[in-house]
Order: sequence, then C-alpha cells, then structure tokens
Amino acid sequence: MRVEGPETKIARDLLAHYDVHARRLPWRAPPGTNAADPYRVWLSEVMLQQTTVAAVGPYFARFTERWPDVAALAAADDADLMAAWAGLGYYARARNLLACARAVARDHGGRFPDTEAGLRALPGVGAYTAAAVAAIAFGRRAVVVDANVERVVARLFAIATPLPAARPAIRDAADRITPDARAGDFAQAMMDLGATVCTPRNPACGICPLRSDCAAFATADPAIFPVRPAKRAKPHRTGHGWWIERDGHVWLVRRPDTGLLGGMRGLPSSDWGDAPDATPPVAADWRTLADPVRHVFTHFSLSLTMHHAHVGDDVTPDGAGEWWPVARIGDAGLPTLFARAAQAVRREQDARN
DNA sequence: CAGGCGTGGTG
DNA sequence: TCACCAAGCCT
Repeated sequence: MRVEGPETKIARDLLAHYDVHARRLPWRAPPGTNAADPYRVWLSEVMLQQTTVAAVGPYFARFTERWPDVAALAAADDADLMAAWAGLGYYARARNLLACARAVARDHGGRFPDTEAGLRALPGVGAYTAAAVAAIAFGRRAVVVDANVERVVARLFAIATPLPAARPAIRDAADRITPDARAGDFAQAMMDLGATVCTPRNPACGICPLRSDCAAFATADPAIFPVRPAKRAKPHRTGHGWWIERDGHVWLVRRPDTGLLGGMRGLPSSDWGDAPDATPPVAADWRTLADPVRHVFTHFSLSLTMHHAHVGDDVTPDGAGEWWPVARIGDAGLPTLFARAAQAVRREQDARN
C-alpha cells in the first residue's frame, strides 16, 4: 500500500474543502457537472488578470450576453469591444482579446487549443492563463500559479526568499502539490483559498483546511510570506484636458493603439508631465474648472485641469476625432479618467444654469 | 528583465 | 487618507 506523502495530503484536504466551500461564480460549471465552456473560461481568465472578481462580474455578464461564443466575439467591431471594456482597465487586454478570438476563429476552426502550449501561443495568453484554461476547461494537469497561489505556497512552505527571486522555488513547490486528477478544481481551490482565507493581511488561519501542513502557520507571523520588495514612489504629473462642445455634441479623439489607455476614446488633452503645454486645440472662450480631476494610474498619479467651451457650427478641431452626442456620453466607452473629467465638466455646466 | 500598463476595494 | 494589492502580459 502506498503511503500518502504530505504533498498528496494537501491536495486531498484542499479539494475536500473546495467541494463544500467553492465560490459560485458565473464562469464556473455548476457543482456536480463537468461543462466548463472554454470560451467562458478564457474570457473570465483574461478579465480577471490583475482584476478583482467583483469588478469582473458585470463585464462578464455583458460580454457573454452580447457575444455568446468565440465566433461572435471574433466578428465584433473593434470600437464596440473597446467601449464595452471601458472602465475595466489594462486596455491591452481588450485588444489582445479580439486578436485572440480572431486567431481561434481563423487558425483553429473556432475551437480553442486544448493544450497548454497551444493556448500559450495565443495573443494575451501568458503562462498563467494558458495553465488555467488547460486545467479548468480541458482537465489537463497544469501548474497554475497566480498571485493567490504564490501567496498560499510561499506560506505552506515558509519560503523566505523575497519576490521575484522566489518564483522558481514557488513554482516547483506548486508543481509538487498539484494532483494529476482534478487539476482545474485544485487551481480554483487554491485561488479561492487565497482570496477568502489565506489573504494578504490578517489571514484566517483558524478556519484554514491546510493549517496542519502549513509551515508559516507554525511561525509567529504567517502573514510575512511572501516577502515583497519595497515599492518605488509614484511620480506626480499634471496635464490639461478640453471639453469642446458644439450643438449638443462634444469632440472626442481616439488615442494611439499603444501606450496608456491605448486604442480608447478620450477627451483631447495635453501631454502629461511636469509642465505640460496648455495651448487649447481651438480658439474659444475657455472656462477652467477650479479643481483638477485627480486620478491614479499604475505608475504615476495625475492632476488633469479641465477647460470647457462652446464653439460655433463652423469650427472643427485639427486632427482626427468625432462629435459625440453629449446626452449619450455614457455610451462612448471613455476610460475612467475621462469619464470623471466629463462628469466634472457637466456638473459645473449644470451649476451655472 | 524591469518597467509600462487601470481601476477599485480594503484596512 | 493612503498604501497596498488584485485569477498577468508584453517588450
């Protein structure tokens, strides 16, 4: 008779816990069924990259309602898809999502590759997402390592090497505890555990099904794992934005495909930096909002000073853009910064009337 | 390979 | 208020 090693016990205990406590999420097959749809798994995984379950929920519902399968998504209009993604952030994901759907439709007969390597070759699918889809949608044994798994594993084995140097050791340890069967459930169970029990701060070790096998639980402070490097301070930038209104319409531009907010609609704005040029795009009787719109991006914070004016029917700003109905500004698919800038301008206009 | 790349929840 | 951090990927 085979003696069960500690690695096997971890998977067994975790799966038993998962069978009772698994979160019910829209992209998961209902309990007792085995019907994970690769399209929905892939879509959810891309949306969940660096994004919380709560934020993804409504987007996932809207996307699957509007584009129920990969063929429908592949046929989507680029601007429609970018607008539907607005507010979710990391907009390169939306561009890659469309490129991936089209690659699946064109190069794979409309079916997702069912191997980790095949998935990994698709746009926007990295090591994590390829492993997750292979395991969850196709039942493959794959080592799925996201930030949750990283934290759980670093604690289970009390890995004290700081990130990112600890990644190879964490990956090896995750490989050792990943079972041959139910690798998809195991991955989701690890992520559920990280999200609800083995949290970054104040982990709930008292209710953790793995505490008897957890090296960090045996220490004074389990929460110190994984050890993270200190972060650099965010620089602050300033900029100017312009709300140009003409006969109930506002002038919107499309941002370049690469870089910050790439491919998204936006309000015309200056460069953002230490002392940006504040020359307006058109001559007009400009009014300036007293309070700049403040916004925090991943690697800098921004104060955007908003200017607004009405122009005559014969005026059109230089460069590419479109007059968008002010009453439908909510449908323009503005990323959050510009949505808030628009809101600030309209509030000011309302207050003056 | 270190840094660019959004946003919102949380303690 | 503010720092931290999230089901990462790409270059």
